[in-house]
Amino acid sequence: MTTGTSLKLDKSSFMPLYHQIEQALRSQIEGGELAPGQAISERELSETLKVSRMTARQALHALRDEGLIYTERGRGTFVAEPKMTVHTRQLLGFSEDMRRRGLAAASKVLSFRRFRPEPAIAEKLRLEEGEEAFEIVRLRLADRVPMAYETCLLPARRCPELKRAEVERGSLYQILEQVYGVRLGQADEILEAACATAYEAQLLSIRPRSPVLVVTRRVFATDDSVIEAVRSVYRGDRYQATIQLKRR
Amino acid sequence: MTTGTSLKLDKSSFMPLYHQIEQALRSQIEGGELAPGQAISERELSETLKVSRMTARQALHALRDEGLIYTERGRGTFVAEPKMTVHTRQLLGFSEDMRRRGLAAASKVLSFRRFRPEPAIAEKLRLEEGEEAFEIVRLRLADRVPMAYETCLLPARRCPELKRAEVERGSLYQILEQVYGVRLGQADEILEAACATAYEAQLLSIRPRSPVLVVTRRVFATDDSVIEAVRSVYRGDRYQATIQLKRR
DNA sequence: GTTATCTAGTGGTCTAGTCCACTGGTGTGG
DNA sequence: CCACACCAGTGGACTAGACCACTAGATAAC
Repeated sequence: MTTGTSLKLDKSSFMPLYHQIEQALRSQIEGGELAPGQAISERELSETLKVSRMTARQALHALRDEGLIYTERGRGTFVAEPKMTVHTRQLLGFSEDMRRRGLAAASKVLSFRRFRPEPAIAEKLRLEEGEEAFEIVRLRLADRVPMAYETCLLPARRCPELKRAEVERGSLYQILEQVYGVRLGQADEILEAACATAYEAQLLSIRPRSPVLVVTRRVFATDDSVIEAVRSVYRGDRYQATIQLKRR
Repeated sequence: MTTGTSLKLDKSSFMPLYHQIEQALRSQIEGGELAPGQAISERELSETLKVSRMTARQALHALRDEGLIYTERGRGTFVAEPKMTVHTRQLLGFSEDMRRRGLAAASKVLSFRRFRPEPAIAEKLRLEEGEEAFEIVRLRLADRVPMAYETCLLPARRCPELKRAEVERGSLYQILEQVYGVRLGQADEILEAACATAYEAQLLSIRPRSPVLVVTRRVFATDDSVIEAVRSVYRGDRYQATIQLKRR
């Protein structure tokens, strides 16, 4: 194993060591410098890089969780055969999702409003009595072709000054993070198959009753507060969701 | 925080300490003894249970990865509000998936054969020249109603004596694990929306061209070998997939 | 030639810390 | 009253091991 010899760590960097190792190994694997089946020993990595074994291990476990490597007790750690991990579903905005698929993303804001929501929505967003929310309806395009129709709800308290122009200009998640200091944590999604309504079909340029993948998502901040509830209707002929399953 | 006081560890058990802690905390959270917002400090857990902080931490991180708790640097670790984690997609057989949804699973084997597959399938299963595979076609029922139509392919080398009667009697994953010593590792899935063909619709007791959720899965062992490739067609009106997204 | 035993190397689990960045509450000074 | 400094407590990152279970290859015995 010659991994460590071409791997440089910057111990003064703000980026944690395990993260640097993880990123470097990921690059080597994706760039083909580390081939499937090749061994990456915790102990050797630790010795070569002059880090503790636990630090090396933390990096390797992150890669294992992505499916890039696999570990076998008593045998070692090895680079896995390529899989569909590049598209594995993550908490990404639409633009980034498309970028990873090699598609050019664009969006059209169909409507934007701030309003006092009905109880069901208020509960979904965990709003207090009298709190307001934003509703943003968008048509999502990829390579200039409609891809999804999306209705997004946000608690107004988390982004009180949100403007339609901002949303039209850039990624909502970036605005939340960079302008409003929101820390995105995780999200839950439900995926189901349905038939496009006439309205959805028209927007998506598909025939009425075409199959669509309906994705209902709720996004949480690192403090467990609800940041967003969104319903996306993706064209069945253009969109697939890829996920990775663990055994437990 | 009174978590540790009602939590017993068996240090002579074969089950690792961190796993025992994880399980006990999960029970307490799911049983309501630990309420949303309640704090669970690494240091206090470590002191109370007389384990190292890293051990306590490992348990807490597992729960965090499931979304049961959330951690905030400088503030602490807290029980999260309930989410849809109970149904979060995992590498489970059909029976277990249905059990978790509170449904009674059953299956009908429609066909069972051992055969020499064409190149595309051989490649998908990573078969050597001349190797054989099993093909199992099943109708999956939940509470006696059709739920999914499934075509499963397996490398014969991993379960050479597999019999139709075995598959009819029990879970394939259990057979692989308990009879053939296979260690299931992880799986990749693609989920997409489609319209049921006439044949599928008939089997599933739905109208032709009804929406179906098509799930294409490839299962890997812990040594990264392909164990199974399976295509499942789920009724769109009865089946949803729930997943959890991480930020990265 | 086959089987059993030994050994070196592996990952898994765990200990016992240390130091750093962050948070929120409290106290002090303007 | 407000702003700033301090402090105690938090999780995050990291060190430097130790011991255990498992694997595969080499060696010895039959």
